[in-house]
Amino acid sequence: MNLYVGNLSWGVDDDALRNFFESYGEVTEARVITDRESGRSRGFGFVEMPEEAGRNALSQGEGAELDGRPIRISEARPRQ
DNA sequence: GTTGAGCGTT
Repeated sequence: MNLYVGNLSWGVDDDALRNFFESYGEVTEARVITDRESGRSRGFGFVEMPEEAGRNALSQGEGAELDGRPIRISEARPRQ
């Protein structure tokens, strides 16, 4: 299951994102989208995980706090 | 040393 994660703090990176979602199950891939030039976080990311873990994260992680911010979680739209 | 809705470099 592929998840969109928004409202991230600027300080959250791939590892922080992975760590957070691992509390809901196995994380296949966790990636914070960064600006190509500046390298700074764009404040959102994507997390890939098994089906059940994903449903878990969706229901329990939505609105949960990460680095002081309530994150948004929804199923990712297919990438073009 | 800045920002605040959004759907991504393979």
